[in-house]
Amino acid sequence: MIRRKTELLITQFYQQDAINVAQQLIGKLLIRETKQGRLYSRIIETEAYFGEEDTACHASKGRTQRTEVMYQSGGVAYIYLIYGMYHMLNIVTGDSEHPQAVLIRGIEPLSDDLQPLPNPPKSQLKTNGPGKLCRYLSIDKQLNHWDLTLRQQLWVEDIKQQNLSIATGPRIGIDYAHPKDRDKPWRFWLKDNIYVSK
DNA sequence: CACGCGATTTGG
DNA sequence: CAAATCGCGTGT
Repeated sequence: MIRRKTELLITQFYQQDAINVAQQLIGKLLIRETKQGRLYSRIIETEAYFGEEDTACHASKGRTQRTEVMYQSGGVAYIYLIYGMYHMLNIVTGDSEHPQAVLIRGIEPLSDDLQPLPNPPKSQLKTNGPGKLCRYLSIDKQLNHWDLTLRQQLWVEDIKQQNLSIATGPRIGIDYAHPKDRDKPWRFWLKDNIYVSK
C-alpha cells in the first residue's frame, strides 16, 4: 500500500511542467544501479525544454522517431547522442502528447552514505556537464525510454533538503533558438557548489 | 540517399 | 579556437 502511494506521488511529480520539475529536481538524489554497484549523486544543475513551441526543444521539429519519447507521460528517460560522442540524460515530464523534458546538466557525486566525496573525481570522471555525467554514470541509449518510476537501474529519490539556494539563467548551447526562447531563464543550478559547470 | 550540423568536451 | 565523430532531420 505504502509502495503504491509512493509510486503515485512519483508519477504525479513528473507530470508537472518541465520548468517546475527542473527547479524541484535540484538537490534531489540521482541513483544509478548497475552490476558494478550503486552510484549516488545529487542533482545540481538542470534545464527545462518545453513543448513544440519552444524552438530550443527538439520537439519543435515535431514528432519524429527521436522525439517520440518526449510525447509520453512524464517519468521516462530521453537519452540521445550529441556531437557523435556524448550522451545527454533527460527526464520526460508533463502529460502525454505535450512533449517536454528536463536535461540533467550537472551532478555532485556522493559516497555510499550520501556524503560529498573526500576526493572528487578527476579527469575522465568529472560530473559537471551533461556529457561528462553520463560517462560517469555509464548512461547511454540503452536507457532511452527507461521508466524512472520503477526505481531500478536509474531513478530519483526525494531527500530532506532545506534552504536550497537555487539560481536561474538562460540555457546553454541553444544559439540556434529563437531569441524569445534563448532568453528564457530555464536553467537552474545550486548556488555555491563547486561542481556547477563553467 | 547525400548533406549539414548539433542541448559538448578537450586540448592547444 | 578547432578537432573529434555520427545519428538525425531535411530536402532531393
